[in-house]
Amino acid sequence: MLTAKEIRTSFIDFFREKGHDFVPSSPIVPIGDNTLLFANAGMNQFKDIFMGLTVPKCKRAANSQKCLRVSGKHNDLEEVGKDTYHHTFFEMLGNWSFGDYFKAEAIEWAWQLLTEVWEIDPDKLWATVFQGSEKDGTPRDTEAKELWKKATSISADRVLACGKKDNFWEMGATGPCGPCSEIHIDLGPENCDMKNVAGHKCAVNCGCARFIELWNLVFIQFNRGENGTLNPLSAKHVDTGAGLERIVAVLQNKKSNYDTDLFMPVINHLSEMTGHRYTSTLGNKTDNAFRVIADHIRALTFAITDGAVPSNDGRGYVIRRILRRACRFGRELDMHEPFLYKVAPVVAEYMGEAFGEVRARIDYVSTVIESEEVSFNRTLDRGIDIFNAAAAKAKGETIDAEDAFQLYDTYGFPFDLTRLMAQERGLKVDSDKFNELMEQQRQRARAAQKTDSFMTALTDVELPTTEDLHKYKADSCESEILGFIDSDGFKTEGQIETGTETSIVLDKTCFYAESGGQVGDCGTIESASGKFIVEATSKIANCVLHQGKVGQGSLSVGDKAKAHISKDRNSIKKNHTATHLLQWALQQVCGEAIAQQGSLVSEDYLRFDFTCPRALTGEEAKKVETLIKEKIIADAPVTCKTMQRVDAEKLGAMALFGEKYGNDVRVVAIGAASEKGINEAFSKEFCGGTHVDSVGSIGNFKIIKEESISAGVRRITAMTGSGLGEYLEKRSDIVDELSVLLKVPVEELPMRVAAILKDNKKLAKQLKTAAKQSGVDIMAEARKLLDSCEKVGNSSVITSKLPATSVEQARAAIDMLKKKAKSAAVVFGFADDEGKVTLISGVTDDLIKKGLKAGDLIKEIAPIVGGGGGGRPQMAQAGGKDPAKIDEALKKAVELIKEKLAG
RNA sequence: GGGGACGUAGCUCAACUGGGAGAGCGCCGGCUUUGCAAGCCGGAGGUUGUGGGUUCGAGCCCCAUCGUCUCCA
Repeated sequence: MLTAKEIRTSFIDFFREKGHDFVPSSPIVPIGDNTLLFANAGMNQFKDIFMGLTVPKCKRAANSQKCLRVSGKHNDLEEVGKDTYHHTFFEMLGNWSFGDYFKAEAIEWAWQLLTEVWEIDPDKLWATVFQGSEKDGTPRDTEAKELWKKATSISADRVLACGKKDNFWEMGATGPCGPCSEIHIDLGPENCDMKNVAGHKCAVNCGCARFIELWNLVFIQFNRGENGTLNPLSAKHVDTGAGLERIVAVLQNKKSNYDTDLFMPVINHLSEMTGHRYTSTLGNKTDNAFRVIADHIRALTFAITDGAVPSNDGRGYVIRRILRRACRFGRELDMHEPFLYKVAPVVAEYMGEAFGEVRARIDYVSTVIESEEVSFNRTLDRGIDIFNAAAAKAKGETIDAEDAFQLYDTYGFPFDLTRLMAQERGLKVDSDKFNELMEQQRQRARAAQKTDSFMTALTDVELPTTEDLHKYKADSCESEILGFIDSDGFKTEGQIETGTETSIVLDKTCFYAESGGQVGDCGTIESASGKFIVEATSKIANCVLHQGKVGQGSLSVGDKAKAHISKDRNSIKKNHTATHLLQWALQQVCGEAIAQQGSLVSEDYLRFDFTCPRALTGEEAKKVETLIKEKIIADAPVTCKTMQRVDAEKLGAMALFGEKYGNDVRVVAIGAASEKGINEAFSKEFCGGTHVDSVGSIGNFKIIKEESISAGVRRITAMTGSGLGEYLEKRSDIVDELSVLLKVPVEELPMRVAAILKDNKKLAKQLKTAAKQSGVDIMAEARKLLDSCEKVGNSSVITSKLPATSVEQARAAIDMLKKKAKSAAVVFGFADDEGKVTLISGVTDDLIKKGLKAGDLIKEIAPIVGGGGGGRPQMAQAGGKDPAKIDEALKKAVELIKEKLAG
């Protein structure tokens, strides 16, 4: 029996023999493509080619692409576990032709591989071709139909014509598209899982498990325009995809993908860990949990390896959801403590041979998973508390949909858990209302979505390649304007006037387009007739876009122009080289395990994100700085060399995952005086950025900030050169200022400030106690008042204007009087030096019952002193501005009290 | 990108309609006990995330900002 590994290899080898280059799978996290959350098809990394934006480096390619289908059009998350074949993470085997071979070879080779190499019984296979659509004028694919008959041994009655849903592929509403031809396999009647469905008849695309799609061959031959018309593409392409998991299940003769060696190592490990057995049965709760966890842990291991991190939006949120779903199903296997992080290494072990990156980063991946598991357990605990409150409110009937929704929406408590827990208590949950609320939430989010038509306007437009090597050598260069790009697309003729915002395309440029963390350049493009201000520079395929607006005059296509960048390029160079030094130094201090997670290089500062389970200690940070400064003083030379990727890898040059690298890569080496000595360089990185010639010119280096940006990832912000000089100077000025203010030498500042803080605390305390002590007078005064006060029945009515005191003191006096008099109504008024009046009142509980409330009282009399107030029945206070009227207010208070007590 | 919630002592959280910053755990000291676990008494610990505003008065209301949690896309 072939192992999954052998099957993967035999696919790639087969197409290698047919003249294909093996192009390794692109990372599952597409960097630099915001239209796509995760790689979800083999063709993702070739999109620019199919859109005609770039010229391919090879004519034929093949690989096994890591894919994740968890969002957007292809969302299988909720399906996983219920059947034998839905997955979030899977591998897509594919072969591609870029304007080279077309339908004939694609069909012939697919058939050959399936029936001859993998020896699948041809009598089990079926093929489909596109039947055409009258509605939108798409022709039927007679060509493919004929080719099936001609190039393969398939019998004619097994070639079916199918509709648009299954057999026509489109990237979007507009853009490249074309008919597909699919190959399905009949696994035999015993595999039908819809026998109980009335009227079900097993057939291709019928939806039952007896017929499954093995391979989809897409023939990209049209471009759909804005008005829906189809135009033949100048270069036709082939894009095929075959799910590895299904192929393996078929070739290993398993009924379920989960029974293959792509999942069983994980399932066996889980079984050992939890003590539960996997019986490969559908509709079984325990088995379902096994499948969900086995699927999800593969997805998590690969996604996190490729740079995704659990978070609360975008990609990170998808990862979080997968992880939490796995945790949640872990509870079905009685796993209540974090456990997934222990399963990830199993995945890394058996998948590591084909995908070395998962093995290399597994420690980091485990750390990230564990901390997320811990935080989810916290979320669940909190959710259970809130659920209990909602359940109590339900009073034995139905839990409010609003409560259930809030539990889910705000506190992340899974709805199915709410339902389950409600059931256990004999409660119902209003699911319909819940779904309604959910839909409203979706609508809100969709309505807020913005569309970006920039890319669709460029479909099937071959943008020119900009020669941009000048960026490494010069600040300016002579060039020619080739065209402009705006929302209408690429224009190769015309003129732009003052104030127009657009992107200029030049034949050659010295501008650096944003890439590899380094910001794009700013500057000017000047022709004889006008001046264009470049505000940002980016790159699509190999074309550099100078974005900005016309500052004065006008510019025309064909004009000779001088491109000139603003002079802060030097600072960018220093910061970029320093970033490389930082990575090197971090590895010296913290070990090889630290890996780059992202970076930003601008003229003002540099930022470097890297994997590290804990914060750097002060000493480690100092050590890193020292190492870098030593290299700066030694003035190590920097050499950049373009070489074959394989050679660079042999050198041990570090590559940042997620960057697109072609066959030729540029290596930046620090510590090598010339290309010959590149081996001796202490830092070697794949990098297309701009760098200083020797590190001495960096001048100085300092870490400004060290922080955590997510679990297991730290961020260092640092400065160099003159920017750092200014930064330090500013700080130094502040220190000088403090020194003058506090009248101590700079060296003594920390001690002095510490002493002041200590003093301040002491004084605050003294003030408090002093107030208490001076308050003795107030207390004595109050006691005297008790003896001489008016009585209404057994109740004392005490009102008085007090000498200046604090609210706290007056309150203490009132408390004392209330206790002593047993039944009393007290109102005090006093003013401070600034003429601010305070009225404060207290009433004992027995009088409150009679309707006399301190709050009401104070509200009535506060306006007399020009203020307002209120409070509780027991105690209330008010402020005012007119000290002269305190007596009047108190007199009024007495009247009110008597009135109430009499009535 | 859009929505919801939260931010108070070292930790977990209270504080009603805007009116007295508190509890439990932990920490320190003392007592009790053969010892431990514990118990009793006392104590320290706060710029209520930050900055504005409204108000006589803001932990609470309003605005901004930072951070955390969470849902949707």
